[in-house]
Amino acid sequence: MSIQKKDDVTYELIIKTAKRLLFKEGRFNVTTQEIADAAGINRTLINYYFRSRDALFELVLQNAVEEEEKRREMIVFSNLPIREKLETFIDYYFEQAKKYPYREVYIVTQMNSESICKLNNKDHIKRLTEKFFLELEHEMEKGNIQKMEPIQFVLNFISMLILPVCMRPLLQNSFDLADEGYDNILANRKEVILKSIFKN
Amino acid sequence: MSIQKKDDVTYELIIKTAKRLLFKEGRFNVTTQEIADAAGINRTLINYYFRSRDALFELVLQNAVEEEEKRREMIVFSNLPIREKLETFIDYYFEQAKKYPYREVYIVTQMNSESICKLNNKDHIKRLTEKFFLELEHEMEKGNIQKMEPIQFVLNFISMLILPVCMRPLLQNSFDLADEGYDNILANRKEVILKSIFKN
DNA sequence: TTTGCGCTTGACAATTTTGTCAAACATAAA
DNA sequence: TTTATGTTTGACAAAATTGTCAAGCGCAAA
Repeated sequence: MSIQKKDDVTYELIIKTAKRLLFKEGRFNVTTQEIADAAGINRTLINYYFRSRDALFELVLQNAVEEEEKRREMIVFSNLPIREKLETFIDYYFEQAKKYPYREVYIVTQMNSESICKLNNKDHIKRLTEKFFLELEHEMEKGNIQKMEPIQFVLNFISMLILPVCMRPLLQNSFDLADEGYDNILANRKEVILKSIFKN
Repeated sequence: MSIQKKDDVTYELIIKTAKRLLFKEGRFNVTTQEIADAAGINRTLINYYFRSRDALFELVLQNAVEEEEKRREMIVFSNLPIREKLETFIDYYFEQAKKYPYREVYIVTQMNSESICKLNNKDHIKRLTEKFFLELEHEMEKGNIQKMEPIQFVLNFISMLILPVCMRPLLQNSFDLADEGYDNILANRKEVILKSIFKN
């Protein structure tokens, strides 16, 4: 968008509000009117700044995907040893998850949209994963991690990290836990995950 | 609904189609027209059999929640040893996930709806989880499972089982995998999970 | 102050989605 | 063949959501 020149506070406010309703409150079929009300602005401004509802949502989605990629790269390119890499990744995830717990879920629900598949630079991904997988295999050789296909290890790790957050309503309800109780459980996840993954 | 008397094939077809679009294809904001088209019926029939869109969706949602509860109870009430219990649960999950991979995700996105919170018989849940948690602690004492809070063990287990399925689009895209490749990975999940959870 | 430019607003139109209803249809019983 | 009951349909109405537009507003520069 090249419309805004001096005052883009409204522009940012709309995006921020849309993200909040989508990624934090999980209201995936929120209307433009609801976004406008939550932002305390006139609904027409959404069309003024973003042309259409779809354009706004597309922007927010792309932004979310880029954040995911950024996180993914971070874990590989840092020169920390494996354990510290994973710890950093966990901290980073929980930090973002506190703000936007449903970001990944929303991305999944929008994955059919073709516009989302263009991003992944395949060569880049290949290099990323291969580098990280080698590090994992090396760590398995050393006996610090149980031997398995690296991709399976990553799936285990990502799963244990993300699912208790993104399915919190279902899980909290299933075990009949109060907010505080579930918060405490989440606060212990980092340690639990690390202990589950590393043998020593 | 007490409307249908002789012919409830249409009634069931509508539910089946709605479930397919919601839980299998993940189109969470599908319209009644789209459901009708997919089912090859007139849209008005949805109102005829279910009164309103909301009523249909509510029915499908309740049904999904009940299936979840059924699965949860199954794992506790069977008199199998822990390992076999978990194995049975894994098999059962994958069997249903092949049909409806997004069922849990949809439930999560609808958790704000008050109607969903009425179901959980709290005493029942308490008894279920306490019984199962005791079994887990016993298994930890025997050294077959790493010691941790039982709830954390369950979270680990559920996470490793569900997330690779319900976030398949995101993960498959992230690692740039073809359908067949990801299918193979999923096929190995059972063994991977069991090896990750049990020490021997 | 006046002018210009971007921002904001309310009213309106267009579109999409949902709900209603009377009539047509199918089929089995009388 | 009628009759009755339940099913299906298309047309219409209602509601909700989105998009457009001209006019008004705020504020800085001339």
